[in-house]
Amino acid sequence: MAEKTKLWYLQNFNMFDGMSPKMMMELAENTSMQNNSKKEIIYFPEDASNTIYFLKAGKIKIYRLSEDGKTTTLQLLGPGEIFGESAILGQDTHDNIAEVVEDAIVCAMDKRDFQDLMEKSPNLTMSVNKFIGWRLRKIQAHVEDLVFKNASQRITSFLHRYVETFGKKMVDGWMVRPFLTHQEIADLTATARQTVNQVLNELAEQDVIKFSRRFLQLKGELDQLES
Amino acid sequence: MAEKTKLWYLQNFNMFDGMSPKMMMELAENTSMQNNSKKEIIYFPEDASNTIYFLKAGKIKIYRLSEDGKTTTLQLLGPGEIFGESAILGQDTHDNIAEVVEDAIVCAMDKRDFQDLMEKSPNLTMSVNKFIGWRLRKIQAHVEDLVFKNASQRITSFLHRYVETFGKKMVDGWMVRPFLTHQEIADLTATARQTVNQVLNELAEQDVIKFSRRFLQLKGELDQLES
DNA sequence: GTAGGACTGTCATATTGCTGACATGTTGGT
DNA sequence: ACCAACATGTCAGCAATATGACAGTCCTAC
Repeated sequence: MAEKTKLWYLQNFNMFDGMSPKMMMELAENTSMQNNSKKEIIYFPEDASNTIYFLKAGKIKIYRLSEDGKTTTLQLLGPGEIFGESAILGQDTHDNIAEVVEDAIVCAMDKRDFQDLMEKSPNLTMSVNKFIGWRLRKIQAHVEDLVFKNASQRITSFLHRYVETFGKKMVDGWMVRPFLTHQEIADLTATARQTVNQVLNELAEQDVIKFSRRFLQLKGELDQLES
Repeated sequence: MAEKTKLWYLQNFNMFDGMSPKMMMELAENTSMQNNSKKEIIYFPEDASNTIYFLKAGKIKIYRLSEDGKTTTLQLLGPGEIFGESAILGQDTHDNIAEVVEDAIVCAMDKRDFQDLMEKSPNLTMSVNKFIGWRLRKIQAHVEDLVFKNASQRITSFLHRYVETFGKKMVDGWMVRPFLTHQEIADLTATARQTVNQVLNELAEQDVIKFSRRFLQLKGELDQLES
């Protein structure tokens, strides 16, 4: 792929705000681009973490399996997000599974190259710190939700975040497409598939949302999904 | 306090391994030392996070309160741990409460000073990254526990970690002192006080542990507390 | 050394939400 | 256009664990 195109892609990442054009070129040179389609696994636990990934398009989920086959999804990532960060946090293997949820374009970079870049640019280092801080905050909030909220509150507040992150504002509410399967939502909220189904249908009955496999529509303001 | 003494204290932190003596002196100069006794609060949510803390002695818990007065403890920290790290992760307020569990000696450092130091020492920056990565891993494991394990497994595996972190190996097992209250364990494991009581007594009946308010004794190997 | 507060022990009861089972609906590949 | 695989909808029953109540015990600050 032409360096110019890569450059253009990379400019979508906040993390690289304020970096010199020269640095950006260097970044682009060291980046390889890949397309991954739905259900592809990008890494497994125990895989060597030599690479850091930038998600340009699509959605990726970061999740774990229990010994008896249950699943819990730690994060659902969209365009502009970074993953595989354990590579630059001093771990040599991954702990989680990274799987493509919606066909994705991913930029991959060797961790050494990225670390070299960080040494040259304190700016970048600070951005990385901020990014990690933000991750840490998000996962702490996740813990808080798990402990303090009940199943339907967790589902509702997940929908809130989902719409906020991935939705488009319309004249009379919000629209997200495509939607997720009930099982995917269950894995994200530590609930059972059947519970998700029930809560979703209740919300539809109360005329707060409308949904199908293809879309989720929120009628009115985001704070209707407050819990 | 004499700079020498501070220096000596600071050398207990892994994070500063490999730093030049000159750098260490600079670190010591910018650090202030404080004693905090049980139940003192070091910071609240919304407090400005201008300071990063190094825990030299004692125990600190990092926790959150829900609106209806429930508590969940995110971390229990002992000597050698860092807290208030949101200061250097680009946040200007804290999200959690930091409270002294056992009388503590804390080194405090202005975040600017620490950031200056980081800019001068790529070594330190890497250590910080590692430390944050480790935090991230610990909290992900916490989420996994919450989702996959039941109450008594969570309590048992907490005891495992507690003994491992804070205990002393004896001829025929492990000893930790002092112990925690049942409520504190409940807050750490997202369970009810009564459940902790029950599990603890069951383990004592099975002769795996022995405990009182003053100590926890594990009879035999750590993996007896596997779940 | 005592009183008040904090912590522990034990029970009975309530409830949330998971499990399994099964029918119905939807989709995409050949 | 069909069929297999996947996803949704619904329900009854059950298990885990929280809650509330209260008695007994220990601790510590006067």
